[in-house]
Amino acid sequence: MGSSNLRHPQPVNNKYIFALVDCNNFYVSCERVFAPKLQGRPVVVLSNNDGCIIARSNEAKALGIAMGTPFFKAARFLSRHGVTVFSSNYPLYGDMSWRVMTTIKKLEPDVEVYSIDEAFIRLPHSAILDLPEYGRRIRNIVRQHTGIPVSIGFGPTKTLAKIANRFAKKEDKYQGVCDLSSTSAQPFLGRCPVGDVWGIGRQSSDKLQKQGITSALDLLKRDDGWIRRRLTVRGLRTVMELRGISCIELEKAGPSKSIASSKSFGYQVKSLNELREATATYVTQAAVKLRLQRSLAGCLQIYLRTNRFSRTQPYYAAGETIKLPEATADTALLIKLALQGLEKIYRPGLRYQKTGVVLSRLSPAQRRQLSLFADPQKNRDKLMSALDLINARWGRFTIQHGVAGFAKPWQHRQDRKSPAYTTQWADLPIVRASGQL
DNA sequence: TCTGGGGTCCTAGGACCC
DNA sequence: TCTGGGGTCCTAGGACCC
Repeated sequence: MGSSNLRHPQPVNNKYIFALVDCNNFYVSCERVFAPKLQGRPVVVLSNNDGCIIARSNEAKALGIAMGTPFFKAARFLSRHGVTVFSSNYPLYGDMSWRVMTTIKKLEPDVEVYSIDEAFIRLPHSAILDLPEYGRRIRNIVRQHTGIPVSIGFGPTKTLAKIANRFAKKEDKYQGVCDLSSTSAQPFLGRCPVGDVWGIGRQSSDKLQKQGITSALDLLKRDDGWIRRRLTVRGLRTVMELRGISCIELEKAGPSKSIASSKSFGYQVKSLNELREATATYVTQAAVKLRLQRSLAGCLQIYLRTNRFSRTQPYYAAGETIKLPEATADTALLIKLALQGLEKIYRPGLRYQKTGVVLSRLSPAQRRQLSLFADPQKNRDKLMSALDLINARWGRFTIQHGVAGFAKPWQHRQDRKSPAYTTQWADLPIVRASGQL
């Protein structure tokens, strides 16, 4: 009884208004900053291995191109309609994101960077008289400083700010800013499909549709017990938020709780040796991130899978979880354990599509728990620092463990990648004066 | 031929203990 | 022949997010 009460969502407070700042078609917008002639033209950006379409300009959306469409299925359609296609360029998007977030943080103190292209802002209630005007101001400043267009939604809760943002983006009359904090949100919720609500995904949406719940407004009207039973506490939290009761606080970023690294191969890999190279490569990448956030890993998972869409061979997926005797950030040690795990789950004769590693049970590096018989770690720490320094300066595989391979033929190529305009000197864009100025 | 990658949180159920 | 019940901890898997 007591504990179930504790798990009931608790309203945080209603002293604040939340704003959600969301970059429009973010990856496409990043590409357009450096290719202005693509303004007003259809553009898409592909996922990591040129696999799926993960970002679309408005013009591409208007052509009916769906999010997540496999590229190979859409390639002909895209070229027929003159759609410009980019491989994803994460150094560029990461840097542009940093610029947008820095600009927002200069304007407001309470900012949560929620994802690469979204930030929540928390504003004291009634601190600002004209929210839409304030939203337009933020919009103009971000645009001017970074070249990225954003939309802004205001609401008394994060969930309502999300919905406000959805309208700001979808309906031209709002011109990128929509405020649900001072008016009744109900008419908007009636026009918002339940599956578009933040926290209601595919599964829940299907379940709710079958119960006749199609809009956010329908959901809001159901009683707490009914929702709790079907959607768990998280669903109930969402519904409270729709009702204007804030249950999800602003969160300042801390170190992450797990770090993953994985990628699909460029071709179907059969040999254990290539899998070992890939595994060692991904462990190396994860360990760099681990040290960057000054954490140690207490647990390592390695997994392996064949192509789940294959019609010629059965699907095989397996993983191995390894608890480390003592938390570590030592690449060599992590590689050694990962390769032991890999050999356990490797089955000869199969063609593999993907492998990956996850580091978890992370703890701060300053509070290292030494085991009684451990060797002194100091030299290993220094070695890792030197490694990171060299690779940061000269490129991420300048020095690496031999087992990670050198040619890495199994890696996927990305054929349509734009230059790293803002993070590599060699890729810096060149501007020429035209004389007509 | 070709279908992404990196995260978080919650729950059910098993293991274990008394 | 009889074979409890309740609490806690941990983990795998599911659902969701971008």
